[in-house]
Amino acid sequence: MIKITLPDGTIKEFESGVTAMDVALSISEGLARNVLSAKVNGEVWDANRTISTDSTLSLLTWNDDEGKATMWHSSAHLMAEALEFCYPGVKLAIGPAIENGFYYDVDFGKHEFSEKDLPKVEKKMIELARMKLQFERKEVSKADALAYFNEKEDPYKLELINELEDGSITFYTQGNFTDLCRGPHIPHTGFIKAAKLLSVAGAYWRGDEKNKQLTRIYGITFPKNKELVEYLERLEEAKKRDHRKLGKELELFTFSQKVGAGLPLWLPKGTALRERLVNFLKKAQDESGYDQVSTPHIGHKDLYVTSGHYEKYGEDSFQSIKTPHEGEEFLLKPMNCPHHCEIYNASPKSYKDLPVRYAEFGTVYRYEQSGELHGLTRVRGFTQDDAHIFCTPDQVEEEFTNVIDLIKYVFKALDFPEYTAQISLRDKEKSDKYIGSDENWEKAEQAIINTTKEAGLKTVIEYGEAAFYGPKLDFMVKDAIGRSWQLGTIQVDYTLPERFELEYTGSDNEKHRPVMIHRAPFGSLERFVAVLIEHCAGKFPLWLTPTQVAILPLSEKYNDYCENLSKSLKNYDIRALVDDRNEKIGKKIRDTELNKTPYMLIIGEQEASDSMVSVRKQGEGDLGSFSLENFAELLNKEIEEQIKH
RNA sequence: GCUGAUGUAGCUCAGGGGUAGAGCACUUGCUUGGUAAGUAAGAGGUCACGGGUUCAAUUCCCGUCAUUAGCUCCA
Repeated sequence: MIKITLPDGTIKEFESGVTAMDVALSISEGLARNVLSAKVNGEVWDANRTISTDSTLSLLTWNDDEGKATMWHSSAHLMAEALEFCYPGVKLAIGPAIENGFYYDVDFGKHEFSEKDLPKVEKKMIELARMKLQFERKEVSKADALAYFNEKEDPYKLELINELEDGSITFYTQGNFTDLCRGPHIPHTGFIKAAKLLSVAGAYWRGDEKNKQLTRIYGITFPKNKELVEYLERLEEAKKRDHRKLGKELELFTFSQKVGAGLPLWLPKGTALRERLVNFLKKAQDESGYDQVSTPHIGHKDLYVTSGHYEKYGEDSFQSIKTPHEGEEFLLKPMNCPHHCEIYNASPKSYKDLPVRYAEFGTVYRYEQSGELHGLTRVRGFTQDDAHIFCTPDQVEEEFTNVIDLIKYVFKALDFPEYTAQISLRDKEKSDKYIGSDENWEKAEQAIINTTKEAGLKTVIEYGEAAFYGPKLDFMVKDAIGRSWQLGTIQVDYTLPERFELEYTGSDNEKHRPVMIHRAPFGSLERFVAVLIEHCAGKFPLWLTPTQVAILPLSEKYNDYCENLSKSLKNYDIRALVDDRNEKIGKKIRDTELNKTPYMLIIGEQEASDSMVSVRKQGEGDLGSFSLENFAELLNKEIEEQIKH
């Protein structure tokens, strides 16, 4: 008999050779129907693999990420089986589960596989799934494994097997399909009730463009058809919210081939929105003791040689601009920090001056590969809401804490209630990727870990994700449809102060080196606006939206009256527009609803004679009659609520 | 940067070796209205750009640029 410890701490005794599925059955049949795999002593196993020693066991279902991964990995095998059936002779490379579904990289040889072929494969998958084919695990010797795939003439699997150690190789078989696989898998294909193949893309074998390009097929499966339908609806929703589409519709920004790829052009409405974001943050920063500074768009090459950026990124940057006669080299500014270091250096500093906080909405230019450009989220010229705090080592934690508070405030005002903090530390194995002393790295990493803990943030630690000059804390926000975006960032830096020989005089009358904190709550205005558009589906918070109120006269007779209303609203700091087109009221309302203006005032004979306004709220409908004063108060209250600390 | 797809009116898209098409938007006329599309007429295009094939190219071929889905990258 062996002892099985369940997650709730209960210990049950079973005969040696019991499976997780048996354990599930002993609890309830309903549970057993949902078990996809199981975690045995911390390792994910097949639910029907035998257990022969005392073990801890937790059963994994669709509700567990690992359960989902098992299901999707098995789905990749199912797709592979379907592909072999539809396209005999295809060569399979790798087929893992990913965050949302799975893919398989396939070599179709001469056949051109396109999206049009997906439904056929999908159909076959469902057909195979219904057969409830068992996944069978088998340990094979390296020689047998090689022989099997030699027979199949699959160079990819052979390459993989050659790198494996004899004795650690397993095959999984379901139906007529056998694959090299570590596992685990779901008990049988019948757990897969719904499948959708989503897209086809090129991918290089082992991600190396020198290798052969394979066809990657992405798909997703679910244990219930309803969940597939919901998933597809979510995809639709994401499409509807795409900031590139909404940005065009709402006239926020555009791009021009003539201006250049990845260089956004902000239209008047978008610019106004940007300005409001900038002013909002400036005000908050002003209250937190920041000083605004302003620096040029180019800087001498030596500046970036000093900072280390040139060495790191020189070749993959826009190339230098030269003066016509002297041949002096300048670079487009890729970062604001070196400039700010020189501002610090402009005058001697005492410990009494610290911390100094230089803030700048600084536009920077970075070369991004053409294939990386994407709407406003990945561009070649963008404006950071940058600031650099220079402080004594003792002040780091407090300053860090203050920055966290500022970022929390920003997220609140922009209605991002859900976010986590990702602590990015260096990968100690790869010290050549980083500059600066071990000791400083250690100090900086500790400071970040301590303050985040104290701030009570939900955190994850990622090794190897640090910037080359220091560790960082990134804020990952969840948007309204559950997607994660990296926005704000705080980075501790002991390196640049050294490179720029920054100093302050301490109370001991000795020279000391300050610590630098880089931080940007939005990250970049471009990216932030993109995320915000997708988060709120173009319905911006009232304080931010381009037009807050649309005034809709019932006929031309009331145009003048409406113009006066608009002016009065301006006195209440409310942005209003009059729709004086020669259209019926129904049309004006429809158009205003569609362009997402939050409030409408409908003005006709009745309103003009009673000096009232008839209010309609976007997406909600008629709110009834208000005096203009009360209406303005209603709006200003809503705004105040949104941006209060 | 690499691979595939795409590029036609301001927008969304149809078309196709020989006068270029729709809906919306726009302009004008009629209509002066009560909470999601009133009506008629009109204007609008070097069919991304450059080469080639052809009697003839917006259509077929090649290249460039851009967009896009991925891959690789990201201070």
